[in-house]
Amino acid sequence: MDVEKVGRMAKDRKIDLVILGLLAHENLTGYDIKKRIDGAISFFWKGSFGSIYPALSEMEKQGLVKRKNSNKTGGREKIVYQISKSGKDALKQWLNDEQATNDLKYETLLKTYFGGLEDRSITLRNIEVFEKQVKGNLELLNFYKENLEKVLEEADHVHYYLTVLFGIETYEAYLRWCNKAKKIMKEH
Amino acid sequence: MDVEKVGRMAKDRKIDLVILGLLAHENLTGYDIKKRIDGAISFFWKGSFGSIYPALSEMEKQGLVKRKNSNKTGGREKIVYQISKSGKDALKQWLNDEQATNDLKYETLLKTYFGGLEDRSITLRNIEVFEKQVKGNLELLNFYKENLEKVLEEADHVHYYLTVLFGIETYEAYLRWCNKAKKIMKEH
DNA sequence: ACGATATATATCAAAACGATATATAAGAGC
DNA sequence: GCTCTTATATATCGTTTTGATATATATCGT
Repeated sequence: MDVEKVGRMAKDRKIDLVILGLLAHENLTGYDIKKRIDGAISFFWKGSFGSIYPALSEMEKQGLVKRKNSNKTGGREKIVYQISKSGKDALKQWLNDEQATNDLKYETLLKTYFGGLEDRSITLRNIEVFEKQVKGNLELLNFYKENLEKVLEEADHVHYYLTVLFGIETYEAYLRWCNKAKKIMKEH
Repeated sequence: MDVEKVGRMAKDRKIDLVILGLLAHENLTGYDIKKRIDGAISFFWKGSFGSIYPALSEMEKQGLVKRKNSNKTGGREKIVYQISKSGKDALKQWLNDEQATNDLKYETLLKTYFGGLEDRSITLRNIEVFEKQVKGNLELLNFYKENLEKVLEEADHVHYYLTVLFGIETYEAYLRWCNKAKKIMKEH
């Protein structure tokens, strides 16, 4: 007999969490959301109109957000969105989920940014999970580094070596941040 | 009169450069390419089969790569690709182009990785361009940081503060790398 | 001989990117 | 007052990428 096929879940849209996180603090238009993302968040997350507006209208259908007001009379229309109860629930569920894609887009950072919605222990735990991942990657990079140092004289290898150094330098910075962040979270 | 509309260039596929860069060193199958990307490159670049195979067949049409051999008799077919003269030219042109998208995917790192094809001065210059970008971002982040320190007691602001600290920590690491990399490139 | 894993190509829906179109409001400069 | 530029704001479109799955063969351990 076959294993039950689940297919793809309808929650692969990462932009949803960004939008919900921002709306959890204040009511915003799609344009506002874009501005917020282009601000402090842009160092670890991106988002374009082409993903924001479709996400908003679909989340509206799903009941995760609702229109606060739609000023259509006089002047350019302006749709202000507000997060709903179920939207806040979805956001909290994501925050509490230990899994995070820390490949290039740092989901942990996003969770930290929106961490104010949950207990500090949640942010703390998310940082610790991230820290473990980073330590694993750092080990691997150091292994690469040692191997490359043996053949550094050969053509091209200096270039590979430099990129590995980049990885080590940044992952070490991540670990330093983990320590700082944990300390700040504990002290407050 | 209107400014001439150019439309979108047919070279938005970043994966092409990754593939060409890898093929510049050795002939590879699509599967091999995926393995290479998942290796040392994965710390700053990603790629999936869904982008690699279509890119390969389109680049073949464009004459940037060609089939070395296509073993179809006996066993699973295996298509080994080889870079062409025009493919190498395209790669070199990209390496020499100062512009680089260093948002989340680090094009400068990719250029450093494949830098062996051109003079060391090219890699050096690309690093310097990157360094300038990083310095600009770091300034901005420090501005954010100072502003946040004034309101750190308010709700949520510790969480925003932590993400800014992350940015600063990593960008400082990038600058450290720039110095190391420049030194290594100059010394050799 | 069997089962698991590695090799290898290919495709698909969903998501994201990046650019452009459209429209209004606000200011700046003349 | 008029025009030009910039900021606000929504929306869409083609292209690219992701992530998952389908398919098939080879290899290796037990």
